[in-house]
Amino acid sequence: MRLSRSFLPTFKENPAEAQIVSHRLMLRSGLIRQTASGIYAWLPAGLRILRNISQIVREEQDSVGAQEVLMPTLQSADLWKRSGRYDAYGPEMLRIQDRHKRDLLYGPTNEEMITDIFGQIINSYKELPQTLYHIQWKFRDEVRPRFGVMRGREFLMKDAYSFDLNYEAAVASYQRMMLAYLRTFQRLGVRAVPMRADTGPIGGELSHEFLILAPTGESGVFYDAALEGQDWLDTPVDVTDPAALETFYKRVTTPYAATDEMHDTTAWEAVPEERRREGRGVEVGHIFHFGNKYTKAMDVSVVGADGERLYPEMGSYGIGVSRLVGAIIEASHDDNGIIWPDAVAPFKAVIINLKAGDETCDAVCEGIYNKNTEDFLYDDTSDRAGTKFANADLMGHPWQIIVGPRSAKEGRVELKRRATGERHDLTVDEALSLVLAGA
RNA sequence: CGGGCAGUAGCGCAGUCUGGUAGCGCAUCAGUCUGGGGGACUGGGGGUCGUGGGUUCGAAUCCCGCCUGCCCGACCA
Repeated sequence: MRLSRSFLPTFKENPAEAQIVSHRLMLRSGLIRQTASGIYAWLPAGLRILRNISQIVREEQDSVGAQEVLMPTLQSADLWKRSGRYDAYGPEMLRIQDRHKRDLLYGPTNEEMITDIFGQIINSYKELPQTLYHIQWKFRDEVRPRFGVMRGREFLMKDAYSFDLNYEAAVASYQRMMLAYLRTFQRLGVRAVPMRADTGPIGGELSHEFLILAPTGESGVFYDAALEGQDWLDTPVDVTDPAALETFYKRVTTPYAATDEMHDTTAWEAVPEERRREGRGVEVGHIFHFGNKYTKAMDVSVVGADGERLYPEMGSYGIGVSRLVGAIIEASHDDNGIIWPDAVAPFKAVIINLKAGDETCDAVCEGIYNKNTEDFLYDDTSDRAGTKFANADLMGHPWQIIVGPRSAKEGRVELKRRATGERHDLTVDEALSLVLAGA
């Protein structure tokens, strides 16, 4: 993308409406525009980030056997009356009527709908297990939206739903999803720690929240440093083998980790002092086993081996995709702007032409740009160097390929890594191979 | 939903108390000089002052209603 032709409005000053750093940076770097309280339009660069995150989420869901569907945003109230949640949900649910005065709602979640669809299609125990997911916009009419996309009313979420024949199989589904989540967050370039969460009225132990560590997080977190630095992408787990899953699960859940809500002082003090980590975190994922609550309420069953009716055991698994954009920024920025992890950055690199109009600079820049017009942002504007640097830092591109008139004559460029500030004087080819290699 | 604050140019703000031709900085447009960390100078364009009503010779300014947004709290992925 050529910056001179882009729809990428950046600002030097902070909009007054934004208080927290991620909200400010998202507005200033031209990712979003607010259109109503808690509702945002995503501009081109913001949309790229959303897509990058979605794609990683998708790949990791697929890799543990979940299948993608796409359910609608609008749902019939009848569905929710069947589960009893239409009355129970309260004013956070946005209720709508169509022209025939039929009650509809903008979905805040999809347990009812997926259970209904599942029930229409699956009849036999032989067809289990099934895990389905979709990435779709949701709406919760929060009393007080704030913090930009971190606490919006409309938000993009991945939600998955597992259906199993019995509790043991449901546990395996839950554990598979935990692995997928650890891999997803690792690929996104952030540390998200799973923490035991409150299971509410259903009880049981199978509920975990995933929190990204960031000083501005809404929850206090306590965890054992043993959870740091584990490479889940490099940890092979046979997701079809319950024993292997159980071993993996023990490894993740044995070290202490809890939010302030679930904090257990006694257990905490059993953690060796040098391994105790305290901080704040933003919840970006939640996995939950809830048994046959919905299959029973909605009378969705399958036929078992002996011809009896069985109510499948369900779990649901959410990742706040749009919230992650804000959360990643909270965890990864400095005074100059955003520092995008490579995997989510809207552009792999920005090419900074320090003297647009200079024959050599233009030629070198064009040469680089043409190698990858899709993933490079080319700053071909006639702004001054300082403006371009400030803008590049603000937008947080992982790499800056700086092309100045002196070095361009020798076919050399300067390559700056946003995260570290390191700069290297390299040939065009050397710079390109570093940038295109990824990190 | 309780408490507080604010709507004036794309963004940040002054002007409102004490009514009298709507301003500043950034951005933008034209030009000159500049040219490696948001540069300088000259000239220009851009505003139903959130909205409806009222008071007044005259309202951004005073009065009343409404809408929208922000902050703190309770709530929440």
